[in-house]
Amino acid sequence: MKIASWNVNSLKVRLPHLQQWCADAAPDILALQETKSEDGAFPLPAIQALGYHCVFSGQRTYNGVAILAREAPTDVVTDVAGLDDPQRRFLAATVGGLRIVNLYVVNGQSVGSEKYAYKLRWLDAVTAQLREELARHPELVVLGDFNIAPEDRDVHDPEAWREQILCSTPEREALRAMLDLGLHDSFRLHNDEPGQYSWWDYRQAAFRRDLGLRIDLVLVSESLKARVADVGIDRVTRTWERPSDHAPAWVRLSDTTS
DNA sequence: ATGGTAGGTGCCCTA
Repeated sequence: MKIASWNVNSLKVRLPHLQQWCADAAPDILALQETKSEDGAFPLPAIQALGYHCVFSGQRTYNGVAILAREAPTDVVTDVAGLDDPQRRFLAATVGGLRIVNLYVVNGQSVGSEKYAYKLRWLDAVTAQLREELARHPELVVLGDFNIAPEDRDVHDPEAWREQILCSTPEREALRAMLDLGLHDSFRLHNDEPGQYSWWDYRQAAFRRDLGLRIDLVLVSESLKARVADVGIDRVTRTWERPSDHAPAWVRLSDTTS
């Protein structure tokens, strides 16, 4: 069971990349962020042609999330309780006994801005909702573009990024509060190395110089932790023509033995 | 050095 997250930065532009990566990597479940596609314009036939069921929650121009899965997703939730929020950043569904929550966390622009305050409010509300999800579904996967680098080893230049957006202490504490529900950053269960990035800015030739951050995460609940057999970030997609600025992050779960 | 590039939109906004 391979589960992946990828911020595609426009599904319309990145459809060929999605087709290629799905052929290469064969994920069973794939969470997409920044589809930038209204639901009425979602390219469902192209997704189905890849062999996936799909649920999605989108809007014009910004945001937008989707879950692709070999099995049909059920019990879909698109809204965060307690937030009257038109921004389409949250999508939960059950797939073959696993509860999947796809997050496109608010970027926050800069520390202290109004968007930053919204980011922290949004994370608070989502964490409260995840507490409920976890109570109902012990086998929980929370994945997506978190727009937070968990630790300094996830940042190419920690001093330059110190207390900057994506790295500030309040953001990291908000992520910690989410992990404290009983979730684990699956990548760090199998890889202790620094320099393992999932996002490189389009500007300043950041990818060529490997000026990246690891902000795309796959969190697994306690009851799934022992099944995490392998993890990875497929940075090769960032070398492709007209790439997303994010690479897919994935986890492979061993089969249940019952 | 407060830039740069990319996507979607429409004469800027967000990342």
